[in-house]
Amino acid sequence: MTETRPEDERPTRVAKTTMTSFEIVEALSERESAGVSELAREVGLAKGTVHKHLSTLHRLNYVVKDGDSYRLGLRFLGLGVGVRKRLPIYRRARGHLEHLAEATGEVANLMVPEHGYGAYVRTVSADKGYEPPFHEGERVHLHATAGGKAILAYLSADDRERVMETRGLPPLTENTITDRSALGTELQSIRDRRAAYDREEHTEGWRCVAAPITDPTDAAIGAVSICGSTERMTRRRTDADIPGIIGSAASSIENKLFSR
Amino acid sequence: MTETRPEDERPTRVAKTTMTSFEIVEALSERESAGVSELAREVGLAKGTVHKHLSTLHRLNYVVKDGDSYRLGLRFLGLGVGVRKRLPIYRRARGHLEHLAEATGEVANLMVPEHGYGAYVRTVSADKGYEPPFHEGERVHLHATAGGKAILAYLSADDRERVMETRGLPPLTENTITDRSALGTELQSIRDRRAAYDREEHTEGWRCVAAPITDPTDAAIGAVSICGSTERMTRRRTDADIPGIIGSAASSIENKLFSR
DNA sequence: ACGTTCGTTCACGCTCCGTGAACAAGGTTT
DNA sequence: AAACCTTGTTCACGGAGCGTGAACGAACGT
Repeated sequence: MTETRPEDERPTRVAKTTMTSFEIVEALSERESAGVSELAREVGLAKGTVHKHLSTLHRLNYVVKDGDSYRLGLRFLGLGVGVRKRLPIYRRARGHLEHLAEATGEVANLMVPEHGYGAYVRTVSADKGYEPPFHEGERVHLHATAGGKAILAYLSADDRERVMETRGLPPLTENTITDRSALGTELQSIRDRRAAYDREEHTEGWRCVAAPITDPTDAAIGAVSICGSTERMTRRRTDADIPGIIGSAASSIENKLFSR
Repeated sequence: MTETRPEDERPTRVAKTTMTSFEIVEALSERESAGVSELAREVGLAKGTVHKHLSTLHRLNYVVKDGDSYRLGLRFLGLGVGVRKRLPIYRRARGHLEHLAEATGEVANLMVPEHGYGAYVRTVSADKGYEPPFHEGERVHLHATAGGKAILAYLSADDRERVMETRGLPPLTENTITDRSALGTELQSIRDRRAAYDREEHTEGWRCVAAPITDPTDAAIGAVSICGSTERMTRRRTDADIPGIIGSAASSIENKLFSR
């Protein structure tokens, strides 16, 4: 993968004001809405300062103001959807995800690596009323999901090393693989079958199967996965049926991206 | 509507650095990717300055760096989808939109007013391969779409006045209503039937029908709309069939939001 | 081999960010 | 009612840090 990573903790080659603005944005993103004082306590700045930042974000239309409380606005959705729309891998995978969700009756996802995490680009649920335990745009640790492990398995050795180093292997459930060498053998077996499994390693009661999407050098650029509740994801389906269809979807996406 | 608006052009109660950061973000959002020099020319700042902002955004993981070129990352999608997920009107309308798209075979949308524009919260297409001429999170002028006009018709008189004042009535096609008084009578007829029409006023070859979603005081909080190409949107459907089903969807959403 | 353009870095000067206090408005407690 | 919170907003001031312009090496195109 060609992505360049942020240098580790440089002193001050950054715009500090911008950092605090985004700190406030992120604090806001964790709640429905909030007032100036609450946010000031949260980020540890003077009320006046936070007020100035919020006014700025409001003026720019990134924040909505309801009387005395502030919340994030939908402009972020516009930015994010625009970003996705321009991603070649998304454009090529879109149709396949609809088909995969339909064919399996479960949830189909496209994930890409970004900044050492896995980012869900698109998730399609066969049952439109159901909401999976994650959402589009969310970032997850690569070692704890099927798609993430598929990506990790097909990264270069030092990219992989660096991800494990900087992001760590935190446990999310009691099944999460947190041991470096155990993960190493798991990744090898993923390469052997070109399929990755998540056996309740991210969320209890939740299982996934994934196939990597690679470039012509066999380096990961993403992954497609099918997820469902433990009861419905029987051995027969996860081991025989699903790997086949996601594998062919993955290679079809690769062809569209790289042929000609 | 309770939304408070940005005060008109105050001197300097804002964080200027944050404004330039977002200027850069917005310049980036208009292209697939870009380099430092190109962006510096675009926003009219020194290369060094732009580089510092990009480094900051990269460090915060909002921008991805591929070698020497920068592009927006998927974190914006995460923020945006999170914002939407918390919107009560979205949660209540979600199921209805799926149903409406299915029942009509066209595109169903939810729009809400924000900062004097209409923001598409969710769009569901019956034909999953088809992409409508707008995307989720996008903002449009209220006077030029069915959903927007439905919202405009059910705003308080001075909110409506202020929107027309600050956002104007720019022509988007040759059918766009750009005359204040013509728009006034159009809005009255919308109130008469509780349904709004877009007859290629936003995009040529594209027609919509919308119904307002109002609070108990009959003020607009959003709108549902059905859109399709001119050929398929026959008179019979737009005048008889569609208004009925979107009207009942709208009142069902209102009930879920406000009863008890 | 030259010229151009690129991204990145740095010292400096002046802008402007962050602070803390003060204010009015609205709520709650006494 | 009166005293006491807490809220959002404003402001003058001092010092941090933003923006500039120049300089650097690297990568291309000529």
